[in-house]
Amino acid sequence: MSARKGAGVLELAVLGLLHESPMHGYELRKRLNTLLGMLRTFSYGSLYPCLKQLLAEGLIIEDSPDEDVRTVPSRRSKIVYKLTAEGKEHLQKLLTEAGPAAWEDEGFGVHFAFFAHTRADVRLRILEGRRSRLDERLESVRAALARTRERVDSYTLELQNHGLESVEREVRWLNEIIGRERAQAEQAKTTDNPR
Amino acid sequence: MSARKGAGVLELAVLGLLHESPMHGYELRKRLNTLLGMLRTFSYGSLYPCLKQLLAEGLIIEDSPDEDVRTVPSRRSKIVYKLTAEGKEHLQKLLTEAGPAAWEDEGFGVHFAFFAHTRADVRLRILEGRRSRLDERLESVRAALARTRERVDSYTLELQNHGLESVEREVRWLNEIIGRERAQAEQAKTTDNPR
DNA sequence: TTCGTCATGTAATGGGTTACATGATTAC
DNA sequence: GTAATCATGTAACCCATTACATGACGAA
Repeated sequence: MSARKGAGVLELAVLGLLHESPMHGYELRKRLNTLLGMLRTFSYGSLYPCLKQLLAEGLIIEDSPDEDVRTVPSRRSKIVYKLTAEGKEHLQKLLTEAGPAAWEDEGFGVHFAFFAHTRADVRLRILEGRRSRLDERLESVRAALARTRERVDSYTLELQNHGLESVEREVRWLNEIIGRERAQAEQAKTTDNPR
Repeated sequence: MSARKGAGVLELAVLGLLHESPMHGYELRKRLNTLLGMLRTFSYGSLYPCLKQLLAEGLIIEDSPDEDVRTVPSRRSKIVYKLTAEGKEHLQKLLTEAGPAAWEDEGFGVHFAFFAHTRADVRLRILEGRRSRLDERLESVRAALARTRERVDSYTLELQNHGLESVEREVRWLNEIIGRERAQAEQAKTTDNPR
């Protein structure tokens, strides 16, 4: 029933970037790593096999690299990829799924990075999913911390606190964004239907 | 030449926890996951094989689980592990290595968690190693950001900024700790050699 | 007696990195 | 002409997760 298992994150990132503009692997990797900034990096060892697979699935194709008039013809070292129609469709489908894959640690960053191409309601559900995921974690860690209180040395405590504060900070960040999204949705509604 | 490749992080964490007190696997996993708080979790599927390996290497042994006087003898379902002499020695060695393994993303948290058992000079070198690692990353991401400026949509920008700020925050945290460590070292020196 | 949780383990799988191999293009 | 970097790819390995299988023990 379910389509494929494939390399979730990387797949989405590649399709998303190729949607913005066709590119070859080497360039793709750089854009990938700056796009995700501090979140993740990918090596060629995972990128090229992924491209190969997407190609085999017909989601991308080689785009003849723009054979400039005065360059020697039939030279080919760069392989520029672009999305096929099915690729675009598949990307849209991925960007519409607002499930755990979109808000768990591995996937959230990439999904967020392509929010500009994501429907407003889906954005909101992903943001809320992420927030409640983090809330859960905070609660369980706080509970564990309360049980262990005073039985850990100061370094361990410091580490746990720092971790806690990092997550709290992400939750505040999410709250800000969620607020903005809602305001925007509200405004869109009244614009659609004035008075 | 080199000893083993083994599961760096998990190995250190297990040895460290068992050093504090003997435990069985199930309990170990819970302690592990609260110790590392928001950093990481481990599943049984990695813990038990790790214990098996440490056992085979003679770094830990089964500790007869405290055969209480009035409990039925020769019952055994829990397997309590404790460090051997070689285990303690190996742990000390791990806690003295102030290399990349100690300050890269994967290892830093665990090393920090056991700082109470780490020599002051090693602590300082790890903290500084981590800090310069993060500085490098900040610089390269900022450079990439400057090159791409204005060519990314607001969501991507927001994500990159959040990531940047997270790392900057960790650097400030490190600076605080490094400051305290240095002050402490200074004080220890003057206490050793007053006037 | 049955249900939840404690407790131990393994096999299949997964997603990724490292190290390597290779060659084209550019700048000096 | 040679070094750096651009560019593509593969094979071996690594570390961990998932799903599963098993069973003891306490409480309802």
